[in-house]
Amino acid sequence: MRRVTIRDVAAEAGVSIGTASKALNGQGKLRAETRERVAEVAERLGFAPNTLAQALLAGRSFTVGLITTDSFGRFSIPVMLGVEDALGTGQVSVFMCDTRDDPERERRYVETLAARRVDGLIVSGRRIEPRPPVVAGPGIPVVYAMTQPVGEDGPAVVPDDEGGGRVAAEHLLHGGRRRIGHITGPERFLGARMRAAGFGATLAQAGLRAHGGVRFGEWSERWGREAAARLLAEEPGTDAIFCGSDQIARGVADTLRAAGRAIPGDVALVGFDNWEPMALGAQPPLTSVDMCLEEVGRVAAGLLLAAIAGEPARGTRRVPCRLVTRQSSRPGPTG
Amino acid sequence: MRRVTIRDVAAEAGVSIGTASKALNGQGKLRAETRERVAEVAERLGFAPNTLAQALLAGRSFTVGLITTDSFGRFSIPVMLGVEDALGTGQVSVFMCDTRDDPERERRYVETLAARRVDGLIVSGRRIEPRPPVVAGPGIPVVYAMTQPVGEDGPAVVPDDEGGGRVAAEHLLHGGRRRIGHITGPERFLGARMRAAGFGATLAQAGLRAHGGVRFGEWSERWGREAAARLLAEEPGTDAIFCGSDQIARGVADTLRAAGRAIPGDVALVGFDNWEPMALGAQPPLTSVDMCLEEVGRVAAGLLLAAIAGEPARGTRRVPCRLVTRQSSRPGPTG
DNA sequence: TGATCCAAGGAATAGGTTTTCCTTATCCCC
DNA sequence: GGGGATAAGGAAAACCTATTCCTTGGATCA
Repeated sequence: MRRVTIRDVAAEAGVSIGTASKALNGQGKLRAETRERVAEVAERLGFAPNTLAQALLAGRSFTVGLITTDSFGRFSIPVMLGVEDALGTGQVSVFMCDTRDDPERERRYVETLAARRVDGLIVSGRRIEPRPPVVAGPGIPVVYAMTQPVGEDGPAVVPDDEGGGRVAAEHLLHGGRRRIGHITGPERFLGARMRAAGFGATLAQAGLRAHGGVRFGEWSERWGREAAARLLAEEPGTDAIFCGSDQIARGVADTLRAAGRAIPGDVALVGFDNWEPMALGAQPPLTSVDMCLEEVGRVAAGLLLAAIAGEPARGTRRVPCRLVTRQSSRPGPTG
Repeated sequence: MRRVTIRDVAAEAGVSIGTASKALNGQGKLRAETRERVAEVAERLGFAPNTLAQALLAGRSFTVGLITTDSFGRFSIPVMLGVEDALGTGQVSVFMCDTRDDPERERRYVETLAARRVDGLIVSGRRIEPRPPVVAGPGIPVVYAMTQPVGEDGPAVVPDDEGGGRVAAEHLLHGGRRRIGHITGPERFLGARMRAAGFGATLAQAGLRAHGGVRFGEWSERWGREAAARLLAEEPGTDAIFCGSDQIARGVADTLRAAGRAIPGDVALVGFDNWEPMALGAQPPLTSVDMCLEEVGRVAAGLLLAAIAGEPARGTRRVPCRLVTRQSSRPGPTG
């Protein structure tokens, strides 16, 4: 019933506790024969060192806390996987904490984590908007992923929304489109503004601008349907639409189909998020900008490990977006 | 820089370490004045007891491991939230472990968790199919959520798929539908079979059977579109379709609309999963069966806590499904 | 006045591991 | 043969807290 300790191993092997420890960790001066005997006994007894005791002694726990505000939603999950991926192999375990956007819950979590002597903290969010910084106490580094601290200079890792807007625009221009609209989420979202900015900048280089102007609204399919209907009415010549999310793109696609416009024949479509169930289920499957959120998580975890090792970082890093091409944007009318 | 320990508090308050501990924990015999003084010093110094040391002493760590095989996908996330919800308030922290369906990774995680002296383990999955049991070592209880151990009698918590099929059927019958089809995922999925069974049993009680037979296929929108087309061709009189997932239901809806059938006027639609982005984005929004996965997680966490407290459970518990009514199934032709 | 009792708080132990320092024995060389 | 170097391994401290047992001093009582 009781877990076997190094004391049991030592007794069974006929050595002292310290010697057993050295044998198992390759330290000190021991006869090869002794090392082997101890190792064999440990193996046979199924000994595994108590991490708690090690942590207490070493002054670090080889754990980190992962705090998310959005109930591990669609955006924080991939980030989390990236974090876990990057840390898991290094034998660092991750405490998950969902604050449900409640500052009080967050405070309690941070306290608990500090009491557990986590080596560091990753704070993740659903939006890249700056948020109040987390203070975990002296010596506990914090890295932000998919969000940024307000009033501090990082360290943070976010997707490059502006770049995402650029690649979408480049792709559509390259496909021969010239009258490209943009339907996206609420203007108060920093991400939406940055995507629109990157998109607009690239069009400007080609001497163009968003066809029909940038249309901010909601992140829903309904908004996609509605906005597309208006855009078609006002700018019937539109030959491509860059959408701020795959959900919006689906709504847009529905309206286009209902209006008898072929995708991509008449109008090419590019979404954002590359949310597979949405993008693949659409008719036709959606070209979409992937924010590489797992990579965001991995980079954040890397920064945290560096900080724990004594090399803290500052500033905000932007992870490039990747365009995933599918049928909704195959070369168009002139191509 | 160094975290303040109880030794610092004791010194500052002019008492011994033991006394400080008693003062802070309400133990032993101390003057009220002493307790207050210690408390005040602890507060001032920002003292929080080192959980690692407490755990080492108490023989339990107040942590549990949460193992998932499906990269925290759409099904394990809500389960996870429920678990975290039920445990978080009890000051139990959760280690997250994503095995990515790799038995070797899983083995390593279980070892690591055992070395960290977790008090228990929750194993979650993406399907309710039985899976090889996890052996965490002596004295570490395991509870399965959204999956079951093969060859052992739980303890496991899964959604009541059969009941889900029943409520869907009852709802449609109650709405006056009589020719109700069923389009669902692959037959090899236990969940799909159970939903179909519950659905069929309820229809049988009304002297009916699945209109056009149960159609197993895939979990995709494409399959929904394809199967609906065939069903309409073979059984034009179909007045309702129960779908094995919301994705399938969306595909079905697309085909129905393209065929000029009104939803719910001509054909009522019920989905499964109540996956909001899918269900709400559909035209019209989908009535859907919600598996209450958060509740599954909460129940599993409860069982684990009980097991840790010395009251192990056995068997498989089924958490009832809940029907969420939306426009796709408003009372139909005869109603 | 001496024996009891109680209040208040100190000392020590336990928990499991790692590391530093120390001891013992053997060997080599002068 | 004695001194020093070296090999091999033991003893003990350290990490931090909670608890058990013990001590001290004062008050009470006969």
